[in-house]
Amino acid sequence: VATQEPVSRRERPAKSPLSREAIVDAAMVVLVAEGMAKVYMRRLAAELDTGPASLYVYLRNTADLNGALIDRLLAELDVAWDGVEPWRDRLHRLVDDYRAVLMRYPELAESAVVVWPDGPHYLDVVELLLQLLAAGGVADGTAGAAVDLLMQHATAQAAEWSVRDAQGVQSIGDLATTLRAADPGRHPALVRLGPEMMMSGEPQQRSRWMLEVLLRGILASPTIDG
Amino acid sequence: VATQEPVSRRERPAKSPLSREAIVDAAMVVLVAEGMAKVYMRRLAAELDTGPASLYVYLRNTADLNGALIDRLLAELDVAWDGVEPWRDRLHRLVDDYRAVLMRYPELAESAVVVWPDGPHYLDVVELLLQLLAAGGVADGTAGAAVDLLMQHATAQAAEWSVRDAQGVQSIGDLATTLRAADPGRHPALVRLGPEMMMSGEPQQRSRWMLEVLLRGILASPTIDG
DNA sequence: ACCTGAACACCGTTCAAGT
DNA sequence: ACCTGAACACCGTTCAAGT
Repeated sequence: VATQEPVSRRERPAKSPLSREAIVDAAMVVLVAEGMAKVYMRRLAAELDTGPASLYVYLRNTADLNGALIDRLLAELDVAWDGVEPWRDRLHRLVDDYRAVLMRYPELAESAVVVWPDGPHYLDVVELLLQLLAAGGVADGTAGAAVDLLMQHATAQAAEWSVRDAQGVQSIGDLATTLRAADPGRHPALVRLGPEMMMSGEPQQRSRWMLEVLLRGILASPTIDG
Repeated sequence: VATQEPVSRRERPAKSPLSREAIVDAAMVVLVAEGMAKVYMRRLAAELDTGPASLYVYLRNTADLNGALIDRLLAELDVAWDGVEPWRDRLHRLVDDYRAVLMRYPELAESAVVVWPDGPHYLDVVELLLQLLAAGGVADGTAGAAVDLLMQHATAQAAEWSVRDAQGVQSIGDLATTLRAADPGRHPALVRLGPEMMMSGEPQQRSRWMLEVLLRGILASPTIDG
């Protein structure tokens, strides 16, 4: 942080050349400092000391930017496997890590639900997933759909977290209220189980259970074409 | 359609009183006729011959509107069960129906990924799901998480469809290209399986397989607290 | 008390014009 | 050839003022 530059120069640094990398860098800084709500074209342009039109030389559109941002985020994941750690444990850890990263920015996770991110770090995750599933005995013809299912699940879980402290969207508390107010005539099973049952377990426990459900199902199900 | 009103009166019908129902009705008409992209506050206000501020008397915000719209859409689902049809078949049909409805408006499905819709028709779906799972022998303590998992899966699948013909977002074709261009050194499993394997099976077959994976996993997994 | 015009505070994207 | 100012075509939401 300490430099010999005069303050006036540090406050408005010399304009660096534009590039896809530079834009995503700037987006990343804004994301970390102010959250996803502040990451938008006009803001990034201002940050980079240019007009919004300039960004479109390097980005197709906002979805393109989001995709690049997701991949940048996934770069911090550990995608190594020593082959000693049991495949099932490693898979749990990978999915947990992936979900944890996206949960930091649930609005970003939302865009990952819709598109198949195709950045190199996303492919790293898919690659390791394929290796782990193969180690678990999952057939080649099934592995693709299994990866789809696992990633979709993890991504959707992360996206769901944007409800938290997102103002205006109904909160978890409202859900309990809804369940408690349910009509026993129309929704008997719902009323019988009640809010406690419907939302039972710690979130972590619940997540672990869900992933285990997916894994058992994948291992137990016949080949997709069978 | 045939009325005795003069044309000039039919073209700009008498202003009916505003209400939550009336707003959602108007939104539904626009949704069906022009798609989700045209369903926004200012447009609905214009449609109802008033200013946008008036809508906020009956709607908290856009998320609230989307939630109401989803529930309106789910109203057309068949949520009856004769008790004769095997629970597993009925469950497949319910989830397929739910997904099919949301797939007609994937942008709407996107908002359902983030919020827990709490409308009566959504609760109908959850209710039937609970009954079917109970019939399948799923323990009470597990049923809540199982419903979560099933609905999240179906919703996310529907949301994913917004990639289709959404301009600017990378298409399925690009994904195949990405896979084909993958580096065999960094992503050997990905390259070995190739685009054919990664995207094998007809979409319907794939969806059926995924749901079956979920079901088998749910039935085979121990209680969530166990 | 209920409703709303008008304003506030923004957006993404394009294209003609500049260097 | 590459870049961008300025404009186009919109948004959601609020609040003070009206009836």
